[in-house]
Amino acid sequence: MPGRRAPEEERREAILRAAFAVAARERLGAVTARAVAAEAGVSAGLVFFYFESVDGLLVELLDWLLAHTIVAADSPDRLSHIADPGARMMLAIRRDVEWLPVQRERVELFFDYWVLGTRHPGIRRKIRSALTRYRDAFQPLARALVDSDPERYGGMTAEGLASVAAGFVEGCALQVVMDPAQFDVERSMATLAALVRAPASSLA
Amino acid sequence: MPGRRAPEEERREAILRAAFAVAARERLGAVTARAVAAEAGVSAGLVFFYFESVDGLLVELLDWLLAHTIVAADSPDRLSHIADPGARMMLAIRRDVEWLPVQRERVELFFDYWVLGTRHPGIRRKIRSALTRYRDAFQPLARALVDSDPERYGGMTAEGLASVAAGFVEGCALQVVMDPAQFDVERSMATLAALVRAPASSLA
DNA sequence: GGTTATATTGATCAAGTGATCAATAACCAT
DNA sequence: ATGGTTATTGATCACTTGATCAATATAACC
Repeated sequence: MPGRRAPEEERREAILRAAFAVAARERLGAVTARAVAAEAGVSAGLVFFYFESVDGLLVELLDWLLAHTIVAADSPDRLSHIADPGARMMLAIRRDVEWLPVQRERVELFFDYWVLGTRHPGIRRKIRSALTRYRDAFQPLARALVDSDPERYGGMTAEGLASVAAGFVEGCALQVVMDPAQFDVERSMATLAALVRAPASSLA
Repeated sequence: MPGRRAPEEERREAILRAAFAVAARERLGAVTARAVAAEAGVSAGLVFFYFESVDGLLVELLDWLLAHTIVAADSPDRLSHIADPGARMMLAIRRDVEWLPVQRERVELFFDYWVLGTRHPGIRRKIRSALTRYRDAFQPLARALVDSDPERYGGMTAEGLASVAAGFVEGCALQVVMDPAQFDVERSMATLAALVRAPASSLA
């Protein structure tokens, strides 16, 4: 019994939301045209009417995911009230790490997309640039820290520090995905703090 | 034209090698019964004769991968000529990090398995224990370091330090996989060295 | 050389996939 | 109303996948 019901672009959004619902519940592999259609309460054909292909749907879902999830050391204003550059950096990292367990589903999806990127150059490109953006978001903080006492942080570049900071958060993301029950924000942060507390001479 | 040619277990290994070849070239998603069979130059049915299912093949491939790849602070004898515990630790880390770009294909595969493990309990278990083993491999070095000057490393446990070391290497692994072109061993190591050189107060 | 055991094949099945498309119902303008 | 436009359907095709299995070629044994 065909017929139109919501002629506007509500349908696009509805289908996209359905795709996310399916993905969040059963992961990317379960996002098939039929599954999304069923979730949205429409026929399978309609998915191809609004999105040229399933690939197209997945790409748009990734865009949505990147826009609404990986916030990355956002709103630096929220950190400006902290004077010490080192503490600022730590807090920025902590904030992102705290998000991970909350957004576990989305983090999982993100890794799914990375795997999917193997066969889909467009997706690979999007993910890489998202990660690059994430890493670069730490650079101002890193530079402030390095500049605050060049003698002390000799040999460390802002790029390198930002890279390690991003790597730390990403490592936590992996743990969250793999073993959510055992992941502990406080322990991870304490471990990070312990790393930077080790004296120089002994590890040079 | 059926018939036996290599009645021993050569065939098992040949098929496993073929599976690895396919996986290394086109990643885990491309490891289908037919693709592996074609790579090995046998029929598809034979894959199921030696391995009950594709899942079984994948699990054995993971075993092979773990046994032949993640060497993890191996051969401590190679480090014994270095007296200072801190330098030993750093060299162990450096050695593993240097391996990452070289073995990029395998590291990628490992992360593919990681993602797959999210849905596959058996694989998840194997990966977890492999990572635990990896972390524990750093413990002797960490303990030696802590014991060398208890006053200095007050509050830091060998477990915590080993965890930090493993986490750092894993973070580098992630970068290698996600954005190989931008990863730089020297920069990462320099940053690590500088980090442990930073005084506690500034990053607490 | 005949017999038996087994490794190997290739055809085949069922399930699931992305994608296409004619048919059709709902809406809008006239 | 009436016709035209468009969103929507569901059947359908081609293809890939994991898996099964009877048939069979080869080797080993006596």
